[in-house]
Order: sequence, then C-alpha cells, then structure tokens
Amino acid sequence: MYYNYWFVFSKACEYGIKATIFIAINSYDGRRVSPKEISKEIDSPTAFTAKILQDLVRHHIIKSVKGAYGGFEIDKDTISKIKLAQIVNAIDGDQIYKGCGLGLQSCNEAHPCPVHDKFKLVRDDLKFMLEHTSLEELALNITSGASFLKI
Amino acid sequence: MYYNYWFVFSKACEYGIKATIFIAINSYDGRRVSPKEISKEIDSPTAFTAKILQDLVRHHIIKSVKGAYGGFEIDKDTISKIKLAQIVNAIDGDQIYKGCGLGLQSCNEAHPCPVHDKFKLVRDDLKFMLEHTSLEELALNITSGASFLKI
DNA sequence: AGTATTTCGGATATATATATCCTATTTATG
DNA sequence: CATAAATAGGATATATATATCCGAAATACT
Ligand code: FES
Ligand code: FES
Repeated sequence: MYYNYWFVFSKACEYGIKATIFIAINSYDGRRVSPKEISKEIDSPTAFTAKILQDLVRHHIIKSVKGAYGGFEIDKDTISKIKLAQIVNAIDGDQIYKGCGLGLQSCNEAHPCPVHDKFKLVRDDLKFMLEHTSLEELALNITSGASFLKI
Repeated sequence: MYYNYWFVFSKACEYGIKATIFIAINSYDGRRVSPKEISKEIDSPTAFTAKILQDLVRHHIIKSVKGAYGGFEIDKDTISKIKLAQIVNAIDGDQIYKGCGLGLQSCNEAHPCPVHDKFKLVRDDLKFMLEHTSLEELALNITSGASFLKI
C-alpha cells in the first residue's frame, strides 16, 4: 500500500496557520505568547513549532520579542490585512498555486498534462480562497466559539 | 526554510495516474506494455512504477499478465467506466476527500477547524472533479495531442 | 553587573516517502 | 521439458519531512 497521511498543506504549514491564529487572538488582548503555550493550544510539538515561528518572523508575518517577558505577537493593525495565502506561501512556498497536478516540470497552458484544464479550476479556487481569507476572520471564529484549533 | 516540493497528489499517485493513461492508450490497440516502456513514456523510475502497477492490479483497476508476452492492460470496455477518483483512492487513499485541512483528527461539521467552511468547498470541488473525470477522456486527450504525459 | 527568561539557530535524531535491487514465480513458445 | 520473458514481492537504500536537543544571544528586572 502506498497510502500517504497528508493532504494539501504540510504539517509545518498546518502548525504555522494555527499558531498564527492563536497569536492573533492573544495580540488583541496585548498578550505575548511562547512556543510552549502555542504548542499546547494547537496540539503540536513545541520545538518544531518554534522553528516555524522563526520562519514566520523572517517573513514578517509575526513579531518576536526576545528575553524576559518576550514572546510572539502581531501588530493589531495588521491582523485584518494578513491573508491565509501569506502564511502558506511563507512555509510551503507557491508551488501550491503554480505546480502541475501530475508533476510535470511546470504547469504550462501550451504543454498541458492530461488533467490540466480541470485541475487548474480547483487550484485557482484554492488560491482565491487563500488570498481572500483574512487572519482576522479566522481569529474571530475561534473567539466566538464557532471553530476550534485542536482535536 | 520549510518548503515542500509537492502538492495534492503523492509521486506514487502521479505515476499511477500517468501509467494508467498510457496503459489505456495501448489497450485500445490491443497492446500490452511493460513497466520499462511505461516509465520511459511517463518519465518515472522503473522499479518504483512497477510497485505502483502491482497496487493498481490489486485494486482491479488494471490487469497484469505474467510470463512471456505478458504485460499490463485494461479491458477496453472498462476504460470509459474508470474514474480518476478510483486511481487516486487506490494509491493515496480517501483522506484527500475526508481529511481536515488543518490536520484535526477528523473533519467534523460539529467541531470545525478555522478554515473548515471554505476548505470544504474546495475539497468537494476536487472530489467532484476526480469522480467525474474518466480515464477515457484523459487517454483521448493524449492521443489527440491535446495533452502530454511528460516534460 | 547579575540573573532569570526567552527567542535564535545549528546539530542531530526519527519517521515517512521515494527509489533500487535481487530472487521467486508464472507462462508462452520451441 | 527446457528456455526465455515477464510480473510479484521481499529486502534494502536514499531523500525528504518531521521532530528534538542544546548552547548562544538578547532583554527585563533586581
Ligand atoms: S500542466 Fe498539469 S496542471 Fe497544468
Ligand atoms: S474540520 Fe478542518 S476542514 Fe473540516
């Protein structure tokens, strides 16, 4: 059997998205959070999550404050401006938007793979969805109890 | 950096889809093909492709004939009945249709993750596409020169 | 200045997917 | 029956993703 255990996003990306949401929620209250708190809340391995947080800092999606009383935070103003696509891009790259569904070297209208036309529709829908979903709405859905970060 | 190099389908699944299309094309001409021919035509590692072919045989998607003058084939009658979804299911399983986009234990309307509503739409589109794309049309697009299996 | 706290980042370990190799088994044909 | 040709399948190797560990650097507070 050649079953895989994943779909669309890497584990790193799943953790990154959930972590960013949790940081946003806490930033609304002016509270910084640590990798330990985050990983507990999103049910992820702490050290691995910390690596991903570093990556998100480098991509200027979240901010880190070193030292005592430090932690991770997001500028309140930017929470509504950050789109899911930016987080996914920072961690998984942009092949998700551009890559060929059947692994040809590139997805090319002029040299399409057998599923190109149909695959492109779905892929573009995914792209549109990611580009139009804001961190703000994801965070608000958690605080309102409409959605959950774990289990 | 935590970039991944894949998207949606595993390599095994990509090879499986392309191999099945190539087998279908040859079965229209009553010709059996070997893993060597297949892997050359779809630009994949031969031995690995052979493993996937075995898997497809076990799932009754293709037929194998052992011994001299053997090879892989598909009943002409079934080519139009086989859907892309069956191939994907055989190799990558059904998590692609059912799994949570953010890795929660299960995708559950009553306990949704932050992206559930939006993700479900895209996932269901993908499911519909796979279930309504026949092996026949994929094969015909190759023979007509409208699409390609490699490069 | 000293200390506790916290992120940063390199090195390493583990799990999984991908790929290869070699032998056994099957079968058409001479 | 012998031989050649072909798939089946176990064992093994490699690449990548995931996960852990530990010391270095930065910062708030005393
Ligand atoms: S060429 Fe394969 S998806 Fe476009
Ligand atoms: S719960 Fe996450 S996609 Fe449905």
